[in-house]
Amino acid sequence: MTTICDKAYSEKDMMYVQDALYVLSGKWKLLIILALSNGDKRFMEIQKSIPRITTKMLSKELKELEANKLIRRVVHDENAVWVEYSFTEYSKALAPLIEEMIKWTKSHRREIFEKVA
Amino acid sequence: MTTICDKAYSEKDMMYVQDALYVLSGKWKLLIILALSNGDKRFMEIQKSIPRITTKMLSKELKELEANKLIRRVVHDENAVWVEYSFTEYSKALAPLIEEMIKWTKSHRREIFEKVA
DNA sequence: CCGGATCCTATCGGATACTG
DNA sequence: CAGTATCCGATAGGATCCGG
Repeated sequence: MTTICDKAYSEKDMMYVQDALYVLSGKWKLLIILALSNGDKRFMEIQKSIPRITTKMLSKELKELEANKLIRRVVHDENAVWVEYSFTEYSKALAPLIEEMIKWTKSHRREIFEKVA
Repeated sequence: MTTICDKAYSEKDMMYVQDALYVLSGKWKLLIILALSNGDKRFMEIQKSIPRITTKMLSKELKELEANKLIRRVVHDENAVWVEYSFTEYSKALAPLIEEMIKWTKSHRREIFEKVA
C-alpha cells in the first residue's frame, strides 16, 4: 500500500538504496546471479548464457560477487580445471528484488523501449 | 514462494532484467526518484537532498529520466527560472522495486559493508 | 577449460567556472 | 536559480592474445 506517493522515504532509506546499488551496479552482476538460478554452472556455461559478456568482465564480476558473498566458487579438480559457481543463501534473498524488476519491465517496457532500444 | 532455488529464470526474464538495468543504471537515478517521493522539488532542492551529486550529473540524469518518462519537468516562470520536477505514474510503479532494495540491504548490509565500505 | 595480461575506447563522474 | 561548458581522472567495458 505504500506507493511512492503516500510515502516519503527517509535519508536512511536513501542510504539503503545506495548500498544496494553499490553492490549490484553494472550491467552484469544481476544477470550472473540469474544465470545461476537453475543450478550450478561452470565458467563457460555462465558465459554462454549471458549474450554479450566477455571473459574479462565475467571474470572480474565473479570475483566481486564472490568477495561480497553473493556467489560461491568451488574448484573441483585442480588439474582438469573444473570450477563451479553457485549462489549463496545471501544471494537467494535477491529473488524478490529480481522479481520486481521483471514485473516492472513487463508492464512498462513498451512505453520506453519502442523508442529507446 | 519463488526463491531463486525453486525457479529457473528464462532468457526472456534475463532480458527484462537487462532492460530494467538499462533504465535504472548508474549511481543516481533511483536516488533522484526517491528524492521526489515526498513531493515535487526544484533543482536545488533535489541536489541538497542527494549528498554528493554534482550539478552536472543531476542535470544529465534528470534529462535521461525525463526522456524515459520517469519524471516530469515543469517550468513555472520563464523569467524567474522556476522549475519543478515530479515523478510520473510510470515511476510510481518503481515503488515495490525500491522497497525490495531497502528490505534487502536492511537484512544484509552488515554482512558486506563492514568490510567493503 | 579457466581465466589473466594487455591494449584500447567510451562513458562515468568530479571540480570549477560561467551564463541567462 | 537552473542549468552549461570545459577540463580532467577514474572506471567500465570490449578485443585479442596468452598461459596453466
